[in-house]
Amino acid sequence: MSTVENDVIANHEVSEKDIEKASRSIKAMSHPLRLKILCILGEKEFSVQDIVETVGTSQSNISQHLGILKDKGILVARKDSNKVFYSVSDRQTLMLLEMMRKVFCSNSD
Amino acid sequence: MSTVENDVIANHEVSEKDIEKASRSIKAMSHPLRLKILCILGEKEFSVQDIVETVGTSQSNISQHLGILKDKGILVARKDSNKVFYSVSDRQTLMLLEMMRKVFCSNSD
DNA sequence: TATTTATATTAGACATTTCTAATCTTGATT
DNA sequence: AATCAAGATTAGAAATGTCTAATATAAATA
Repeated sequence: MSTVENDVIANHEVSEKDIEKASRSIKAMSHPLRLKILCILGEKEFSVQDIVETVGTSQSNISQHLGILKDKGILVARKDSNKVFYSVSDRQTLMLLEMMRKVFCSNSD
Repeated sequence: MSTVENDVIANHEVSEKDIEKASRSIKAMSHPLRLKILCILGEKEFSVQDIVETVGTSQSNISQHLGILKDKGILVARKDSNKVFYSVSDRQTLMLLEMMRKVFCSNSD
């Protein structure tokens, strides 16, 4: 027994839930500083300090942006005594970032 | 003769200009209604009417969202007498949308 | 030419986002 | 214990985005 609502949609339509989730994640990625952070991280992990120095804004500001990216599941944090290291959460997100680079970067080889 | 500023950056760093452009485009895509529009369009073109009926909000609202997507180069418009048909501007953008679907849609086959 | 149909534009109220400055928390050092 | 260093949190002002309602434009039709 099944309803239309509960079924996995067979064709290429996208559920309202997926739209909402995707738009939250994509919005999180769309801020210039946050995009810059994601570009810097790539496959490596960096401490907040490293990111502050590379991106160039206040520690508070970076911390807030990192919080947004972490909250949306785009980044994960690993604490090591005093420091916190951030990295891209999973391979799929990394692939999406790579694709963005291909589409938007003029000098992408 | 060349300066560091003018050279194409050889490594994987991303220019400030590309960051700004990308973030504008990605932000444009990140609104739920606009993402929905992009999902509906896929590879086909649709009139404003079609989109209004499928998405389900006011004509004025859809028109404004379409304007934003067009302004950022994500959609192109083709006028045919009374009607205006919108479609995704290029193959690269289409590929990016496909990748977003892979990453964010639970039931993407 | 008056009306209808399809789309775009505008103004303004309301909501959200972003940044700065100040403060808090926690673990390491002295 | 006091201080320092690395990050997080908070409050609030300023900027930006979003929606609604009304109006404008332009092509088709009666």
